[in-house]
Amino acid sequence: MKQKVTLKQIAKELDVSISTVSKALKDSVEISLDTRQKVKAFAKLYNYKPNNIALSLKNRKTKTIGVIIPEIVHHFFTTVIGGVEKVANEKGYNVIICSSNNSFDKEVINLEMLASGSADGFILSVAKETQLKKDYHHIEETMSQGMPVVLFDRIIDEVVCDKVIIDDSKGAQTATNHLLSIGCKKIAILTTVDYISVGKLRTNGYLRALRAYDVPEREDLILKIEDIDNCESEISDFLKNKDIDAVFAVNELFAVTAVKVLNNQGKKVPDDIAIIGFTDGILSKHFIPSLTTISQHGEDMGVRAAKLLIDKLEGDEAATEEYRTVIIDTSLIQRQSTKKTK
Amino acid sequence: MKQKVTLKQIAKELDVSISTVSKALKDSVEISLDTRQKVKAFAKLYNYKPNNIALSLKNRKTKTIGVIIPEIVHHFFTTVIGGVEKVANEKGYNVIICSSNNSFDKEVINLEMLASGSADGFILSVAKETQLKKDYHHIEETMSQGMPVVLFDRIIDEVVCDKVIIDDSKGAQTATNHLLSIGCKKIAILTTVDYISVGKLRTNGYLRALRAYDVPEREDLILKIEDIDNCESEISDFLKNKDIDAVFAVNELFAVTAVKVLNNQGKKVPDDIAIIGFTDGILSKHFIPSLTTISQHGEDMGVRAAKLLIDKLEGDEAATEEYRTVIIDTSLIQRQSTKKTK
DNA sequence: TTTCCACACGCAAACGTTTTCGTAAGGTTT
DNA sequence: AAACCTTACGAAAACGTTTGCGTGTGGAAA
Repeated sequence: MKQKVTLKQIAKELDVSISTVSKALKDSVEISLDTRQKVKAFAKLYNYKPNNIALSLKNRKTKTIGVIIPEIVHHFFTTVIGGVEKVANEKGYNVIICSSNNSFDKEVINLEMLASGSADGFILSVAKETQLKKDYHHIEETMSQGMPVVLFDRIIDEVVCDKVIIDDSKGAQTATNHLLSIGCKKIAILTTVDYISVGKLRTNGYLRALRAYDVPEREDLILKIEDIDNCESEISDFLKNKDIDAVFAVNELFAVTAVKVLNNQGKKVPDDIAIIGFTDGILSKHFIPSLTTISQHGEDMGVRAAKLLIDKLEGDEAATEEYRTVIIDTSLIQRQSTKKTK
Repeated sequence: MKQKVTLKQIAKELDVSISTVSKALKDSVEISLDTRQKVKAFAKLYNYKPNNIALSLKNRKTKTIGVIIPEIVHHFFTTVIGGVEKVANEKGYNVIICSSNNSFDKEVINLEMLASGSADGFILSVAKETQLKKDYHHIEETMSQGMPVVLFDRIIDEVVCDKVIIDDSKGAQTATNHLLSIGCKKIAILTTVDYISVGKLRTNGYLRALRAYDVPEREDLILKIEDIDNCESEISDFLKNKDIDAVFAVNELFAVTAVKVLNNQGKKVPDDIAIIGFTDGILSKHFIPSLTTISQHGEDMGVRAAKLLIDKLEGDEAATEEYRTVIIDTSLIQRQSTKKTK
């Protein structure tokens, strides 16, 4: 089991100095053609690869982007990562992904760990717990040490940095408008508790749309779900015998669960009740009926976030000082769950 | 924007040597209590964190595990990662995730990049292209340089290393047996082309099960799909007017597509035709009807793979020499798509 | 023959740590 | 007063690179 070969070893074998080897491999004119070829042949033979760690230490940059997301088993976040990777690879950056598992502590640990040498900058969507706790010291500390941070999706208003978001409120409004436009009047919403920033924004969009259409908002048509994993019974109770003609669900899970529950209660989607979701994931696409939804364009978000970050990292001083917020357009994807039937 | 503080800076400020600072922070008895406290206070104040890069260089280990998977937007792989992270974090390892996007070249690049200093060992599931190309030099090279590799799920028989797999063939047999046991006789299979190792194994399991039940195998009931993204028309043509009472799909997508196609053709699942899938992902769980399937226990796979790798990394010489293959049990998850109706 | 200039290469510092070893100062023994 | 031992700290090497600068050798010009 041969070890990784270093410049020093090559130098010793060839009886030249380390610097000669280094320069030869870089085709420096300082070194004779003869030596250059000899060194390069030897390096190829032994499969020499410069040690990134040493390079990072020397250059004081890692050419690595750290991505921290709340959940790794989550379609939307992985699409964002896809976008980040695309841009990063183009620009010669590596991507490290860590999951906070929605835990504040793990978010802090991961960030500090990556910040202490492993990455040059960060793209991050904050954990649920962090949003609840409103403790952002780790993020601000990271930034104050000169490492740029780009927040996406679940962002924090109080932290001043680059951000990539969708207009959740507008997206929700679009969704609700769509329901209204096909003739629905009694629209229920399945949403999250308010401390989840995107949930709250989507609720607001729903309310705005209603107001714009002069539809009275009714508290009894709003369900704020805390325990996402056990939402079925909650949704079932909520929907039972309710006089409604449409449901807006702020995520895929709520949407498919609603369909399931309604089926069990003898209602047909979309004939009896229209359903619209949020996030264009696998479920929405393949479900029967396929679900009309609001696409967040996750990959685009990743692309934009990565670009913002790399701009900062390689930035001339001009770009370094200002912070930008990119708003990605959402779009309505019409599918079967909101067929116009009235 | 203050920069990251180093030992050298602390030393200068406090007018002591670098080694004194280092020792003081480690509570070495060599240093007077007085100095120790002074140094620690100062370090806390300036939020000193040792630079991981420097540590990695010095210790010649990174305490990082590299994970390379074919697709990041894929439920099964992300569950495996979940398992890896669990173990890794317990043992003080960081996890770096890279996606090969099923491209051989990107797999090579990622592996070489991580191998040149960023990770101590690897957990990897090979890209489709790699399986097709049968070029494993990058993996063997990595291992020959002393970095352990654990292969999982999409493994390579020819490469000698630790492996974590499920018994795909047995799982498929279980699935097929289940269909047979509820009275199905004419069972079609939707599978992949043979160069995908797991696809081939599952096809074999299906055939074995048929033979064990003395059911004649029929070529016209086997569909090997190459282009996964456009499988719907292919499946539709294949299933049209076919006299069958069950379908075994080797992945979730094929399974839900089959249900969809059958619905369109006026057949009901499970009443007219039973369907069983493979992989217990979001789709299977939430689909209507919910899909009976074979669970691969992805998280377990990740856990086992991580343990194998860490054993090798921290191993006494004994463990270092032998290679183990862990086979994770699959289990049948019965849901609505194979309700016993006959 | 002396002076000069390419040429081809080596030295050493630097990145931030840890750790082994050396050593000055001061106190305690004889 | 000489010898010795603690105590408390510093110097330096090492990990693997890159790079500016110094330098020895040889040949060409004067």
